[in-house]
Parts: sequence; structure tokens; C-alpha cells
Amino acid sequence: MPEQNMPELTFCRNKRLLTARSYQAVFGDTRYKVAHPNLLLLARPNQLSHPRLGLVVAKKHIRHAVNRNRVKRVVRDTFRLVQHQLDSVDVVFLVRPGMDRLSPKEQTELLEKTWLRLSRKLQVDPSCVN
RNA sequence: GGAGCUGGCUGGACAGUCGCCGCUUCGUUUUCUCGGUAUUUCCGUAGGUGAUACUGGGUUGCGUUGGGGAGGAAAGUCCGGGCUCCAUAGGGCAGAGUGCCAGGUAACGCCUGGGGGGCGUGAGCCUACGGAAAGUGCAGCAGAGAGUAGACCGCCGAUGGCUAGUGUAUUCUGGUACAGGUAAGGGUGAAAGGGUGCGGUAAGAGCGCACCGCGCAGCUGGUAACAGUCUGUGGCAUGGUAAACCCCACUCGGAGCAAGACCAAAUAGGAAUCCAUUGGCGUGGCCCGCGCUGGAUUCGGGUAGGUUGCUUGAGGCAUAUGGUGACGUAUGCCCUAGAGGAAUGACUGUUCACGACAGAACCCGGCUUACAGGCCAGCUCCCUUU
RNA sequence: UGGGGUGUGGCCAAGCGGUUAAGGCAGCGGCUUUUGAUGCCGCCAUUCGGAGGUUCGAGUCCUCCCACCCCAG
Repeated sequence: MPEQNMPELTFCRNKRLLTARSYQAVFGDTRYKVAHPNLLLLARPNQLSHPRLGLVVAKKHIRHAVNRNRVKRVVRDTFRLVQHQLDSVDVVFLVRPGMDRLSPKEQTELLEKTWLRLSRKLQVDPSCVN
């Protein structure tokens, strides 16, 4: 949990990918990639001063709307908490089957690890394709 | 105490941290914009125009105050409406739906009450439940026969034929099973054209009679469906299937908020008025009808994107009242999600019965399906005690 | 969110309410052949996505569920 001199931890609309074009840009020019059986992250540097997040949660992979919504909420919440450790990148999160079978706590832990892996990749390898 | 039936309610609680979306209070001048006052620039008759300062409002951003924020099924999309556009949804055909009766309702395939039928000891539950005497069709295999019945085994053979017996034989008594008569019994099948008994007969048969069942007409009760220890009448006529076509009665125009309306980069296939009414296009399958398209004149139109539609409604709650009830009426009070890649979450702690099914997307009324449990009310059956 | 469609062996599929549910590919067994290919014969569906209902009888008709696919910015 974050503590002293709290940085801004909001998550408003300018920190999301809003148009189909933004998503296509990330899919077409993926520089970073973090994979796990239950999820996949794609990322690409942007020209802004902050990271942005986009979600792809397909009905095919997670059947019930309740579980889809919860996965999206957890992803957003964890992204919100680690956003200052990431550089200016556009990130697209894709689910894979089985994510809904994890408990909320397991999902949170998994995502915290995943964001850590992404930030490490961004620092080690700031420009190259994975 | 146990087992069960019916109806209704509820769908973890509390605290903290970080966040999301509307509304709201105050502030900041962050963006854009409209106005007022003062000074002043230019053209100067009136007046117009620009700049600076002060000030008021709207809008947007940021901060801040307060308050709100998924369901009983939000689901499946199976019905019915509202709303919007197409004509104001109109006429006919075709098509679809509903189907005991009455009522409720905006409407319904829903609900309530009643009737018939079925199940249960009972409280209760289930019920596509109009018409097969308008017509057409279907019923494999088996079986004699499957819908104007039929004759395999069987029974009979009165009557007629053939034949025997006596003295004679159309007349009496047999034999035969040739014609024929039967539907009691057997057998087939899901289904075989009222049932039981008595009479009757050659054997039989509603052929006759009694009872039961059924049909028709009347009477009585009921708004009606329907009912009846009712009256008369018919020997029985009318097998099944309409979730086969169909008939009868009633209902239904089509699309859907990605409907539609407004502001509007780009691009030019345009809009209004008058004339013309043949062809083409547009709505739903078709026809009628209706609206566009064509020519002339005059100048403006609307994809990306944004705004709106968007939540106050056949709304809830309480009381009174009418009704068996669904529900209606009156009065008072309340406002209770409104996003736009899509808001309610995550984490920590405490607690208990350790938390099911599951997430609003224009809005309502139903139905159906999923569901850990918990609570309340009424009723039934069994056992025990007094 | 709304609109529409499909479901029959492992795969592709036909199927007026009526015997034991066509056919092709694949698979398995056999025959033919020295072996293989080809050809021929045989086997392979306790049930037509599931559950109820109508009917004497349902893959087919009706109702409700389940799964999958397509269309509309």
C-alpha cells in the first residue's frame, strides 16, 4: 500500500484508451509483451506524460458479466496504484480463459506481479521488441 | 413434536484506507463566451467600431462541502404495451397468434374468481379444456375387417339345395356344410361401431324389456361456462386424430433507442415553390392507397465527431374505502442509478448462521429459468400429553 | 443491446409422423495380391443438443431450457 507524500492515484478518462484507433496502434506496433496463462499485456510508448490502459475482456473467455466486471475493476485498480512506476506507454490488457476462476485476492496478487514484470522490462529494454 | 401445503418478506453486518459515476455547496479565474459601466482609438450628423480597467452571468477544468449509486431475478428474450419514425396506420388478400366461462388491466399467451376433467387421506395441486352430425386427409406392421364395417377359427344351417330313413315325401325325422345367416366366444391390434342382466332365436343381434351410460328437446338454478334423485323423447344415431389441413369466434400494419431529433469538419449524388401523374424507387409478403423521384424557378444541404433521446413513471409508500378476489377510487407524503469500452470495487480488521444465483444500458407489465440460506402468517395430516 | 440462424456416428451430411435412421470420408476386421495401392464384403448411432407434452407411434409437431454461429456502430 502506498504511504507518505501520496502521489496522485486517480484513474480518469485521459488515462484510458478510448478509441479503436488507439487499440490498433498498440496491436500493430507491440514493443513489450508480458504473458501468463490467464492474461496477456501488450504495450507501446506514447507521446504523453502518463501511461494509458485499455481492456479487452471477451465474453468468450469469461462467461458471466459479474466476473467480467470484477476482472476489469481489479485490473484498473492495480494499474491505478502502480501507474507512477510505469513510463509513458499505452498498455492493452487481454484476458485468457480461467481468469474468472481465481479469487479476487489471487487476481490482485497476480496483477501486482504482472505490473512489476512490465515495469522491469520497460527499464531494462527501453525500445526494443521483445 | 413430526411430516406437509399455500402466500409473503429478506438476499451478510460494522469500521478504516485508496479509487469510480451523476447531483450539490463554496472557492479559484483554468478555457471559451455573452452582457453592463467608466476611460479612450478611428469614421463622424445620428450612430457604429476597437482597446484597457472594473463588474455580472453561462460554460469547462481543478480543488472543496454534503448526499446518492444494480436485482429478485438486472438473466433468457418467450409474450404484451408505452415511446419514436414510416401516412394520421386506412381498405382487401395472404400470414401469424389466442382458444371452457366471467371479470381485472394500458395490454397480454398474464392475473383473479368460477365450471368441467385428473391426482392426493387432506390442506391443496395439475389441466393447449372450442368444433370430428361443414368438408378433405391420416392410421406402418398385424388382422377377416381400420370407418357407407367385416367373417379367419367358431356358432347355426330355421329357409333353400343335395342326400338318407320309412309304404308315399313340398309337409315328419335325421345327415351334409353347398347357398346362406350370425357377431355370443376365440384371435389381431393403440383402437373392432354402448355396458350388465333377462327374454327371445336355428344360432344370434337394441330384435324386445329393465337398470346404467349417451344424444336431442324442454323446465329449473346460474350473467355465463355448466349443473340437476327433474320431465319428455330417440334404440343408440355420434370411434381416434384439429400441438394434420381446416371451420368458428376474437386479436394483430411494419420496424426498432444502433428508433428518432438537433449542432455540425469533409464531400457534392441536394432543399423549397410551381407544373407533370406515365415509368422507377420507398415502407410489410401482395394489391389499392400514400410518400419520393422527373422539368422550370429560387438558393443552400449533412457523413466523421458531438449533443440529445435518458429517466417523474400504467412510479412507490401510508391511510380510508368499494369488491369473494385480481384490482379500482380518494387523500396525504416521497423522488429512489443514469453510464457511454461502460460507474458500486479492491485491500485490511472485527463478527456471525461463513454468504447462493448473479451486473441496469429507452422504460414498464407478465411468463420462464437459476438460487446458500434465514424470517413471518394461515392451513392440513399423524403421534403424544392433559 | 437488438435482430436472425444452426444442432443427426470422429468429420461432412440426407431424412412425407410409420418397420431395424440413407449416403460419403475416416477407422476397424476380412477377401483378392508376393507386399502395397485399387476393388469387394462386413462392422461402427440403446437414439438424432437436453427435458417435458400431443399422438397408438416423434429425428420430424408443440413448449421450455442448453450450446454454438452470423448480422447491425
